[in-house]
Amino acid sequence: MSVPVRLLLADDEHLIRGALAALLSLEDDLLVVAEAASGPEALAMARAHEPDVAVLDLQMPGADGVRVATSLRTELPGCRVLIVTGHGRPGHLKRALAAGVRGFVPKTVSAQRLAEIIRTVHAGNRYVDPELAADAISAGDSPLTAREAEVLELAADGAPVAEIAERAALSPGTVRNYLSSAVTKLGAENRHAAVRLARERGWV
Amino acid sequence: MSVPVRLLLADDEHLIRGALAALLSLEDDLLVVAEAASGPEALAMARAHEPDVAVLDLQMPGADGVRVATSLRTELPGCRVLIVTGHGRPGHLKRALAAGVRGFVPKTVSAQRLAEIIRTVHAGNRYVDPELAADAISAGDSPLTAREAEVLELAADGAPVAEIAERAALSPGTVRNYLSSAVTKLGAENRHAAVRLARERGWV
DNA sequence: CGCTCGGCATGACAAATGTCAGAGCCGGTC
DNA sequence: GACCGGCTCTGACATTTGTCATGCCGAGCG
Repeated sequence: MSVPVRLLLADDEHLIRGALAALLSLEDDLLVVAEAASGPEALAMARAHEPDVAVLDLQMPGADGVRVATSLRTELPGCRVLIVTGHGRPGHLKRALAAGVRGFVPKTVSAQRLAEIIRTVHAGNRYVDPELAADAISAGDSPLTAREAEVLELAADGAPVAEIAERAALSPGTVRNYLSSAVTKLGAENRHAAVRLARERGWV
Repeated sequence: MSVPVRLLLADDEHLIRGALAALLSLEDDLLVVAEAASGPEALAMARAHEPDVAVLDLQMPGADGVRVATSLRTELPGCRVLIVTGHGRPGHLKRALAAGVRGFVPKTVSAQRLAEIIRTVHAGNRYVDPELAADAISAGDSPLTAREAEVLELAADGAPVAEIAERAALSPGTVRNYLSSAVTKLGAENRHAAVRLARERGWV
């Protein structure tokens, strides 16, 4: 291990990021070369420092971890991405994997464990937290079509049908049909419960 | 500073808790004597170790930081409580202060800053993050009556009126009246938007 | 004591929503 | 070419909501 693994850390919580940087620096084969507090900043830092592994929080202002990962995939193909998250929803894991992310772990792991996982990812292997993987498998795929998901998302903040229709450039009747079918597919009581369910499963 | 400040750290995210413990231990006047990953565990640890300052995450399984603080207030009056939170809602701050919490800070502060704040709190002073305080003041008090808030809370998961009525032991008509008045008071489009608003302001 | 306010309820009406049947268009697949 | 599934729309209907007027009761207050 003569050449250390160069890391980018991105998390909007300064406390966590700083603490993490300090802990990971204790490992002598790991080197934190850049830190960022938002999605765009993470991208800029990655371009500037070209790290070996990017450790990204899933929830960040600007652009979430998965979006950053997508951009990195094309801009810096050599940079492996590891996503760290507080509350992992099954759908997020799926989206992350589709975006070429190499690792996905909850924040409940210890720093020691995280260091090992970073090495695993750097070596070209993948690592997914077993519990999250189990959740993702049991939750299965989203039964929603693209439009249904889109409309459901627009319905998320409690907007009336008319507003959703306008924002989606659809007729109100169509919106109601999509919502109805989404609600049926999810087995929910009404659209709002459906939104909640889809959220929980990471389908929106 | 011959006698160090004895700390209890409680956060369900092992990564953060461990990292924090490591960083705070670097300060030679601070000593982490206990750690916990949940509300009940935090209480048990506090009883066992009687720390000078308890640093609690707001969101924890079992019982949130404010509830733990309430219990500590009576059981260990000498133990100061400092709440740390990811996304601080105005209402939470108010509830926390009412529970006798001495400090309230977002996770965006640096560890250095946190250490200073721990000393401030230990010295018997209070510390509230200026930005959160400003939010709380501008958000003001909840205009909702106890019943309105209760009904709104039951409406949170998208349940129909009939179910809310049953769970609150009220007539459906009354429930609709309360919801209606809550929606009006909050200036929302409908009950679901009202729930969202009330959530954002920490009024539920 | 009378007033006001909050809690609780009913009934009635208008508006929004959920549900269903049908129908045309497109891009795949067998 | 026939068939299927997803996307889009319309129209009609039942149900659920939001809103309002109105009433009763009890607690607190001037």
